[in-house]
Formats: sequence, C-alpha cells, structure tokens
Amino acid sequence: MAATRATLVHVASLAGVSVASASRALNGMVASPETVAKVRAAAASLGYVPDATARSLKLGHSLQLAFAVDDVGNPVYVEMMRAIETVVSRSGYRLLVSSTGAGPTDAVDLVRSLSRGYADGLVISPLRVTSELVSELQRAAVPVVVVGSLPAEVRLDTVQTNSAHGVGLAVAHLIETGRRRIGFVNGPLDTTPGSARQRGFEGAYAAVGLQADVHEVQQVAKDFTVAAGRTAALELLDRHRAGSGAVMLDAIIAANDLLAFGVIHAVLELGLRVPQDVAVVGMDDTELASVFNPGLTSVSLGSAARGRHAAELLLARLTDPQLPASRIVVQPRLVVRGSTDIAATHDGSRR
Amino acid sequence: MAATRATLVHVASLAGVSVASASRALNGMVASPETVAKVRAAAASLGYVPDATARSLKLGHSLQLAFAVDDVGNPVYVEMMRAIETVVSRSGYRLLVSSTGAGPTDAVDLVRSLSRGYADGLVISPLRVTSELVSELQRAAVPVVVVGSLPAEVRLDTVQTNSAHGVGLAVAHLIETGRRRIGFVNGPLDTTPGSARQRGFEGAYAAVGLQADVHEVQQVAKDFTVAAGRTAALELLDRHRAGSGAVMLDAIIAANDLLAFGVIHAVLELGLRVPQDVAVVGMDDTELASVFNPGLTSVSLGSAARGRHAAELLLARLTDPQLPASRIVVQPRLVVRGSTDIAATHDGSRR
DNA sequence: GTTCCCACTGGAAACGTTTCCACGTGCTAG
DNA sequence: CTAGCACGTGGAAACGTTTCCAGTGGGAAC
Repeated sequence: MAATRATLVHVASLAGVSVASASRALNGMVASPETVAKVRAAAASLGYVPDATARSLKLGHSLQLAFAVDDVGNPVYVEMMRAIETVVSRSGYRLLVSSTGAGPTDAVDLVRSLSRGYADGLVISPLRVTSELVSELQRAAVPVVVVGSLPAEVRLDTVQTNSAHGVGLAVAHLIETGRRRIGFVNGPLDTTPGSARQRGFEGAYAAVGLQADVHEVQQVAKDFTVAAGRTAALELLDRHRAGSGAVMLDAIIAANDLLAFGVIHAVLELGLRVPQDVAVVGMDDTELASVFNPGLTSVSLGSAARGRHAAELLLARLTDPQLPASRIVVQPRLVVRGSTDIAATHDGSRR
Repeated sequence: MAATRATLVHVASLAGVSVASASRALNGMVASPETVAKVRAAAASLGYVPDATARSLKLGHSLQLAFAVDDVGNPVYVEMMRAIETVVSRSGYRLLVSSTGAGPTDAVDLVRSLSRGYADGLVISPLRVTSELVSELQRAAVPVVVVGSLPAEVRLDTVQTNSAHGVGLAVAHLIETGRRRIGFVNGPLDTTPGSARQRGFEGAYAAVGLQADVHEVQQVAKDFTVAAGRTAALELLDRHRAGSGAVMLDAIIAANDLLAFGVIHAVLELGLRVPQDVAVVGMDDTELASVFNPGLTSVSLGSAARGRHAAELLLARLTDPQLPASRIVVQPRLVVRGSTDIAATHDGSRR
C-alpha cells in the first residue's frame, strides 16, 4: 500500500541504475541484459506503472482519439461508435466520446478545444454543417475525419454515403412492388442528411415519372425522432384523403428508421395495415429495424462500416500526415422486410 | 498558421512579463490589472490555448473519467452512457468509454491500467463479477463506482437496482390481469443480472402460490440478444404444449427487453397473438420498448437514473475522498403497454 | 525617518517521463 | 601501440505548466 505511486526514480534507485537506463531498459532501447533484468525486477517488485500524462507530455501525443456527435444516444451513432471503438482500441488508443448537443456553437467549441492537446485526432459526424464549423475543422489542431458530406472544395478526409441514391433505391423498390402514390417524411431540411435526402427523393420521383408535385407528398418532421415521425405522418396522411375519406397514399418513405417507426405507428392508429394499405421504408437499417414488428424495410447506410472506415482513415493519417485527403463512399443497400413485403413479415433474423 | 502552437513562454515574452506572472494572470490569481490586460492581449493575439497534458501532469489529475462496459452497443448501456456524459461534461470532465468485451480478464486489465493515471475515476458496469475483478476494483488507483451488485462486504460506491423486485412487479401485473401460466426467459445464469432475476422469479412465483415447478417454466437464453430470446422462447413454448398441440403458457417474462423482442417474434411466428394468447413483459424499459409494436410492457430499471447517480457519486467522491462508501438503490417501476394490455396497444407516446 | 506590511513580481523548482550528449569501457584494425 | 569503434551508461535538458520562495517597491503607521 504505497502512499504514493512508484515512479521511475524509485525503480532506478532500487535497481541501482540511472533513470535514463531504467527508462531505456523498460522501453526496449539499448541496454545490457543484466540492467534489463535488474530494472524489470525492481519495477515488478514496486508495481511500477508508467504515467500516461508524463509520457504524453514528453512524447507530444496523447494516445487518445475523440468521437463527437450531436447525440450519443441515437442508434445510428451507437453503431458507429462501437465500430470506432473497436478499431481504435485495437491500435492502443483510448476513445473520448462527446455529445456536442443541438447548439450550433458547441461543435465549434469542441473542435477549438482540440488545441488543448488532449486528443491526437477526431472523428466527427455533425448533423448541421455551418460554414463556421467547416473553417474551424480545416484549421483544427489535429487531424479530423468527417463522417458526412462537406462542401466539395473542402480538403478533408471524409466518409460518406450516397443517401440520395439510397432514397432512389427505396423508391425503385416501392414502384417495383406496385406502389404509385409514395409519400416522404423527411427530417429538418437544414440538416445535411435532410437536404441530401430531399434531393434524392426529388430526383427519384422525377426519374420514375410520377406525376404529382413533390412538395405535396413530402412532410418535414421537426427532428429525427419517433414522435416527430408519427406527427408528420398523421399530417401527411390527413392531407391525402379522398373525398370519401380514403387515404390516397400507398407507401411512405422515412428519412430515418426512428421516423419510420413513428410513421408505422401513425398508419396503424388510423386503422390501416402495413404493408397492405401503406408500405413503409426507413433509412439507416439500425439494429431496431430487424427487431421491429413488422420488420422494417430499410436502406442501410452502413453506419458500422462508416465508423470503421473513419477510424482507419484517422489512424492512417496519424501515421502519415502527408497523405492526400481521401474520400470514402459507402454505398447504400436496400434491406427488404415485412413493412413492404408481406412475405417477409415474420422474419425474426437479425439482418 | 503557426508552425508550432503558442506556449505560455511566448505569451509571457510578448507581454513582457515572466511566465509565472502570465500563468497567474490567466488563472485569476493575484496580479495587477495592467499585467492581466497585457497577458490577456498577448494570449489572444497568439491564439494561446493552455496544454491539457502539461496542466494534468503538474496538477496531478486528468479531468477525465472513464466508463467501462461489456458492450457499448447495448441499448441499456447507451442510455446510461448518455446520462453519465451529461453529468460529467457539465462538471468539466471528459468521458472515455471502453468496451471491455466478453473476455473476463479484459475488465481486470482495464481497472489495472487506471494506475497509468489517464483518468481520475471510473464508472463500471460489469456483466460478470469475478472475485478477481472485485479485488482489483478495491485496490484501484482511482475512485470507482460500480453500477450493479457486489458481494455485501465490499466497501465501494455502488448504484443498484432491485431487479428481483422488478421481476416481482412483472409477475404481480400478470396475475392481476388474469394470467396463471407464466414462463420466464432468462439470460445466462453466471451473469449478475441473470442470477438476480432468477432469484426474483423464484420468489415471486412462490409468493403468489403458483403450483408448477419453477425450472419447468424457465428457459435460459445463451446471451442477452433478440436472437437468443427467440430461440429460447420457441423451445420454452414447445415444451409446454398440451396433447392437442395447444400452448399451455399464457404469459412470458423476459430478463431483458432484447430477449422480450425475440420472445414476441417467436410467439407471433407460432401464429399466436400478443397479448391475447401470450402476454410478454420485458425488462429495462429501453427506448425501443415504447417504440415497438405492440408496445412492450417493461420493468424500468432506470438506466438513465443509474447512470446519473453513478456519475454524481463519482464526482462527489472526487471532491471528498473521505466519504463513506454509499449505495444508491433505484427502485424498479412497471410500465404497462400493449404487450400485456390490449387497451394500450396503439399508444404511440414515448413513455 | 524608520519600520512594517502589503501587493505584486520573477527566478527556479517541480510533476514523471524520454532523449540528447558526453563519457567511459573493452575490443579490433591499422 | 594507438586510433577508432561499438556498446553501455549517467547527467542533464526538455516537454508546458503551476507554485514556492525571495525579493522589490510603495504606502501607511509610529
């Protein structure tokens, strides 16, 4: 029960060598076999463990990486985080997690604070990309990898997904299975995902030659949550009733799995069936999608894969800072389940 | 674009004062108004930001707290983590998260590594509590708060929940709503939650005077996942068929929401209805429970509250290490939804 | 006019490492 | 026999802070 932790000085004096030799012996630098033995023995008997802070100060790096996200609780980010944690810890780094929160300046503050030197790199997945954030990211004190889209001219490592194309997959699938009156519950348009998905929807809508006005079949939810999805869907469905009161939509795409769950709730509340009356497609293919009842057809945007790539990109840049900025694109993939395909209803498998 | 970051020496020399004065001026210690002004100006013009590592080394604390858990991806832990992150960051600490993984020695290694001094405290929520882990926790280099149960004699801060009582609530609710043949899908018995819930189930079963053998109505899943829950439920239901093939259970309690989702899948696959033929109760009341369809009746064990308490306990101990070890118990609470109560089926609210 | 105190300051030590540098040794090559 | 080299070592500087300590000056009290 040492009152205070053993330091290298104690080890050195117990081993009867200088601190320099002790350090070398423990770190496998040049040292005679007997020195190594003596030092090892001394270290073991004192229960010596090198101090991470002192080491960091001297070496100039912290062996820590940060992951920043608006809300750690969101399932998409959880999968991403798990993947990042795996990669990062395998390389001997520790992972700092911070919720930047909704406030637009919080993310900026976080990036600025990186110059305190507590982390060697950052993976960030911002919901809203302001120009202030972008410029702050570019002048960040440590390498940054962005998960999400940035203005084209920005030279930063990014990992993206083609979510516009993802919406296209969803539309194509619905058309293929006979739906013609497709609604869209989107998230806030000032978020990067929100605007990308709107573009995707408009494009897909035009491509398949549907006649209706896009704005008539789109409804914007106030955020990416289940409750907001339900509210938006109720409004959307209400807007599309025929004179008889019959609903005129036969499918709804949601910008997000959480929104999609809300949409399903709304549809069921109105006494309609999923997928027979209204098919529903989500996006992100979170773990919950396969668990839900009915299973949620969802466009996988590869959260785990994106997390893994982001972490690997960051590690690569740390070992070679000269690398040109690279951009990895993870292609979306449609996973069909019961919410669009009655035959798949009781698929209890987890993807 | 400074080639190297500005340090306090630069600030001091630009301001024309000593490093000592510069430090004092910036930290609000005694200093003349004009010194403060000069130093502030110099710091601002150089974009000076104090180095976290050097500060930590000198001050002897890292301003970092760690959160360790078997799998960051599990929804229960996610809510816990979110709560911890909120509390901790509000107090100016950063949060390190680490998945200790299934390996039993990983947690031990992690606790040992705390003596490297990279964190000032730890919140840990181990699935399996070995005696080696306990002794390591007791001799840990920094304060530790355990979320979960420990042997009674261990003097450590803990935040617990009475999950045995939680199972009791579930049983009582089912009895009250007319069910008499209640099955139990548990997680692995060598985990702390698993064994506690088994005791709870046995106690409750005896208390209400049900006649059947407990072991006949219990089925152990191989882990706490949806897939395992489904498999276990299929087996359990199969064991309890009458000669006619009719199922003889009218309710199943699962040790975990994920298991419960699996159970519901199994029940539906067999062509039975939830809750009319078989009622299902989960445990943890994760966000998914309210989202699921039907809404899952679940015993809330207050994950977020436990996380918050754990973080606060840790902060309190950091400010006063002499505090006696305290034990906070969060009482379970039953949240009734559609999976046991047909009237609550279309409750779209989020708790 | 002296003494005391107070507010403020700068030099230097310290936190626990790693690493530069100079200094032995003992050897081999010339 | 000496120059050179390889190897191993210890002293000391360095990383960027904070803080102890000993001063400095000026003003108030006697």
